[in-house]
Amino acid sequence: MFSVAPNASMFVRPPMPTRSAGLPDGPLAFMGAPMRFARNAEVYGEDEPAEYLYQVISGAVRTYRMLDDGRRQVVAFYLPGDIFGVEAGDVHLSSAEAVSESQVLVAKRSAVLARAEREKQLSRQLWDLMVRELQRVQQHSFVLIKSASIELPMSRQDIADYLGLTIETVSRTFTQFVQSGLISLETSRRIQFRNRAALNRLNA
Amino acid sequence: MFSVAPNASMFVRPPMPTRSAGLPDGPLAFMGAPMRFARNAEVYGEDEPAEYLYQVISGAVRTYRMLDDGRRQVVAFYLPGDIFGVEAGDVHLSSAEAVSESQVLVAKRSAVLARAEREKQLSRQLWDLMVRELQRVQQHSFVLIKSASIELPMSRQDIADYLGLTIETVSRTFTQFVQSGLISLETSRRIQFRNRAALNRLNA
DNA sequence: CGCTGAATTGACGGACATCAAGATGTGTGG
DNA sequence: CCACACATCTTGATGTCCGTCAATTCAGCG
Repeated sequence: MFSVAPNASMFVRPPMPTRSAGLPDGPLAFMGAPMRFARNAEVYGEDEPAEYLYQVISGAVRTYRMLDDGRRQVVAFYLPGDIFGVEAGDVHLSSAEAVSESQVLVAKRSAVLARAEREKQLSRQLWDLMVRELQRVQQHSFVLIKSASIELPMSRQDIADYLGLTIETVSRTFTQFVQSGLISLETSRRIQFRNRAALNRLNA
Repeated sequence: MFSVAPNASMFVRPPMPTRSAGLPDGPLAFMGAPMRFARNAEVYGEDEPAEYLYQVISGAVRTYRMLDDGRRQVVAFYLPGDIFGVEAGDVHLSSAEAVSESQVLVAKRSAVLARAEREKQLSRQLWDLMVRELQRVQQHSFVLIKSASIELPMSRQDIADYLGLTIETVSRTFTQFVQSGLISLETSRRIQFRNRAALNRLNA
């Protein structure tokens, strides 16, 4: 697992600070409508016109592309607070699906961009968003959270497609981690960190 | 080589149409000064403040990051006409070096962004640039050119670090291609395509 | 319960890394 | 122009990680 993707790990960003109502802050605030998506429901599809920007309120979203050989490449996971859909030109080059039951704020792209032309600050926020998206895709990794126990929203298959490995290899790696005392698994999705330092040394 | 990076190939974009003076078109036109860089010279370094935007006039540039385990990850190659440096926030998260003797147009980022605030068209161009950069990084691949013979500016080591393989594997793959009649090598850097259709079928 | 999808585990083969030795190319100084 | 030094590239032998195929086990749910 590490010789192929030695700097990719399977961790989660800290939860986003939310405003009172539960709606997240940021460039899309007040500009869109919240929508619900069931597990595995499509948010948008490859080759569809890119008319909206999206922000995860609750749950998790994955973007992915199908490779020529039929494999699925998961490009990124988005967690509450994260904005996605910026990566698109006129049409989406990837598809987006809810990993688990999710709530997503949907804002018209044209409206956001139009307002950005009037408001310098919003324009700057969008640019920063783009930069961060680029860096996220480049690094292809998550940031570690502080808590000792996390619940993964994604399946082994999602993780495998994200790392470009098979579900079996991912599973075996988890097993190894358990055996070497680095983590323990309450359920297959619920991870307890036992030795954070050693895990980080396997380069995050 | 294909099971690890089945959709990455080592090809080159078509040369950019240039204006009379040899200076390239685009959002950076007339906004910067041309500079020369020797082979392997650093254009900018990781962690340096990102004060400039760059456009390749001649030669080739690579961006890369050093991984925690000491390996080098080549993020992208840039050829004449390509603009790079947009991927940066306040500081560069990657380094850039000339692959071969290169001429690069260097423009102050602040000046470009300031002008973009006044000129809607330029702003739009920069946004598109960002989108394309994102998609390029995501796909991590080159576009095939039409000519039957090309000169690679980058070494086997560069290619290996781009694909995440070793120099030996890259070399062996070239050898296999030659033996199966897909290409022939005048020199190690000069490639002749013999069977374009078959090469494309190995999914580009 | 039993059904179904998800996850784990095992056996095996193949692709790629590592280590090592040569071959080829390229630049530099005599 | 040649000779030497050094970098780049190629080739071989061997081990290991990961993918494939297959069989169980586990977890959630009607």
